[in-house]
Amino acid sequence: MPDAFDYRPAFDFVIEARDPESRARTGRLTTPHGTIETPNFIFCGTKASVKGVTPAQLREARTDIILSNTYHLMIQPGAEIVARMGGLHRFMGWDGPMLTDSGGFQIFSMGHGSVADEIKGRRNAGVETPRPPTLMKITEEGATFRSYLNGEKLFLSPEHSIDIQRKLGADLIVQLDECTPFHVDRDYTARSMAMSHRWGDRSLAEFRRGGGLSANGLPQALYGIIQGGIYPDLRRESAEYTRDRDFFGTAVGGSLGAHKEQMYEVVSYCMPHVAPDRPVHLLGIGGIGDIFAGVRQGIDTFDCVSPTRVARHGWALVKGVPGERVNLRNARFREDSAPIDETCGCHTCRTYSRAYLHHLIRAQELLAITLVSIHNIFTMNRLMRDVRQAIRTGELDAIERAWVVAR
RNA sequence: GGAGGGGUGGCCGAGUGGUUAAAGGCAGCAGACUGUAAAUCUGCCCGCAUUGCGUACGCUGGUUCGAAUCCAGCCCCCUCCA
Repeated sequence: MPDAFDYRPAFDFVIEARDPESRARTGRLTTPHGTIETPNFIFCGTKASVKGVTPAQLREARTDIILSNTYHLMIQPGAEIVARMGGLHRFMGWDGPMLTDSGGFQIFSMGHGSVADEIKGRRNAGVETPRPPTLMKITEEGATFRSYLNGEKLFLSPEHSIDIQRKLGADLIVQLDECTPFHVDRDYTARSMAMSHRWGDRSLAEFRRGGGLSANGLPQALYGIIQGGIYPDLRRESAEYTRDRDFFGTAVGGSLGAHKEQMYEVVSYCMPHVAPDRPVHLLGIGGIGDIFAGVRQGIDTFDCVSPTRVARHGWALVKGVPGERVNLRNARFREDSAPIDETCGCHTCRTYSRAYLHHLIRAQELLAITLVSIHNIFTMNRLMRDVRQAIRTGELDAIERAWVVAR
């Protein structure tokens, strides 16, 4: 065992308040590009862009931190180009904290179909956009797959993922893992988890080899990932694995189960065993109700494509509404002069009516995507502020009731 | 006035004797989406009702076991020539 890696002073995580009723906590996560308060939400800018909105609009919507993706950027435009253009922050014009995902999820989604299929237990429900799997094989060494862009054969190993993430230069980076679907058997899940752990060790070794620095010399911090499927003992073993290594943070990964209740359970298998003083990220989860459930379990950061994706599909996140959101495409908004949410305060709600947004969506105007995305982003950020405040004042229950109502 | 082409479900548009309540697209009505191969995808879309029934391919008749499809007359529309 090498000496413990010291992420400070560039990185730090300080817990500030705890909810006496749950594992919920507030904290401050410091990176070279700024400090964010936690719990917080990380918006997905997969291909170096949060679809439809500029960094200035992100900031105006009170965004603290965003994420980009190793897999997509290695294919286009390529990590070397991003590095030569000064790293992701400069390249895309975002100067705040940033995370890159490792590409592990894509290994999974390319091999097994969409996450939606997984979460809903649909597996190969033929009707669902049947895409030929582009994952060719997973070995101890890494994953071989075909580029979604031009079909060329590509290879991603833990070392390669770290190397790419050093070139991209995000503050927070993530080890490569294999994200196992929930329906595979226990034996496969256990062997996969063990391999992900070895991949974690290799990621750490590669990270250390690079001195914990990005290609342009800024410190980075590495997250390990908890796998183990739906099995309590495996989740515990995996959580303890991450706890016992020099990761800066812990990410809860994997396909988290067949339904929300199972997802919450799976998270609960992990949380008692994670390093208690490190930030914990829940990968890919971001429903409003899910945020409350996760926070109560001790999750510090979340990321999810949902707020921006559903915005592009015409849905606005709304506080205290059944189902958490409304479909602005619905005919009932045709002549509705009210804003999406009178209590919101975002640029979209201060300026535009539901009727106008409804029209933009129907007319397929690009502005619809931008304006609804701005609203959903602002709403998530507002939610996270409310959650942090509620933890500090012990009012999590009341705040949850204000945000989440029965369908 | 002459020659030719055409009238199909809200719109566009396939279909030229039965498997056609009638392809497909658009519009419309809803839904799904959770480490983004997603400005994507799915369902419904004549009426009524539990397999079903009733109406329906310009109109009116006719041929046929059976017609959106064949025949006759009529009414519209388009193109070209006068």
